[in-house]
Amino acid sequence: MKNPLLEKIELEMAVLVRRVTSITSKNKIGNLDRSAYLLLHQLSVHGPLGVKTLADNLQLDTSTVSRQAASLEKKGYVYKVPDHVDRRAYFLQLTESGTEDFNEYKKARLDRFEVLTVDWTEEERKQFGHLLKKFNKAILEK
Amino acid sequence: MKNPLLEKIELEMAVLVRRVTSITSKNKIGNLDRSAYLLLHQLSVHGPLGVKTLADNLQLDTSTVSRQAASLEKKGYVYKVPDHVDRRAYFLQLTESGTEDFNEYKKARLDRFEVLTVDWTEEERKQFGHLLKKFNKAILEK
DNA sequence: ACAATTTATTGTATAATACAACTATATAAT
DNA sequence: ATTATATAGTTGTATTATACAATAAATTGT
Repeated sequence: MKNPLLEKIELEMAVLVRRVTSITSKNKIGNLDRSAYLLLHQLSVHGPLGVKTLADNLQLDTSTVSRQAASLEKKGYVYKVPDHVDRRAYFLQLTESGTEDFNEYKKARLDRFEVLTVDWTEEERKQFGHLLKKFNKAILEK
Repeated sequence: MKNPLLEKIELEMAVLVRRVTSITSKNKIGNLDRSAYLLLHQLSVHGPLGVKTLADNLQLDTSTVSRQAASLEKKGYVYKVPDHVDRRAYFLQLTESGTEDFNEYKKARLDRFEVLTVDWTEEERKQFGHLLKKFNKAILEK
């Protein structure tokens, strides 16, 4: 083992992704699945965005996001607002029911995280959030 | 925001899973994709295991693991060792070439993690590994 | 004005997954 | 001991998330 700290991160990351994927792919609260949730998350955090920007942020193909968006539109969770500056594009805007169901799903996730970290110190929670963010930033930049 | 620390973990976790999934689904080193890697990881860590145990550990359906195992067997990465105690079952044993390609893939992953955390302190790496492990344990138990 | 680029959609293919039905074996109950 | 129930693994079928390629419409650069 050349670098045990890295080995540990690598192993636990592999496990984490498997487990979290497994949880969230089963968890369909209301009409929302994980990928729909992530898309709505983006809109919720950044406000109305186009397919292209979403695809970049989520690191998905535009075609994938386009379909996800169509699906969410059909469910009445988002609607398209034309971009008057660029008439090819539009923005996806959360509807009220989209916001509602998104919040419900988010609440369920938060409750879950609450349970998972119930015996953690505040300092540990803080560190974990901090390091996750730092790691995510690194992935995007490097 | 009721608990900003939890909100942060929740958000960053969502982002993390999306990004890591995106990286690892593109990364096909040799003949290994992410799920095959995770299966071999199990064998590498715990030694020969049956389909059922693997499915439990990976939180997948046995049918899914059965197909993954068949695919790995076809590639010559694992072979089946009959379980003489329970004649329905067998163990999946890593072959030499399986071990080799697994190590190569792992090396590539480690290099990636190395780059991602190059500007981290050793203490941060240590904490990150520690907290990931703790979180994974919680998922399994709670 | 024309060529090159960009946003979004749609057609098509693939891969990972779950669920259900099945076979063969093992364990429990009577 | 016989019978019923449970378990390990496989295979058929369906779904879902995804990517890539081709296309239409609009924009930008020269």
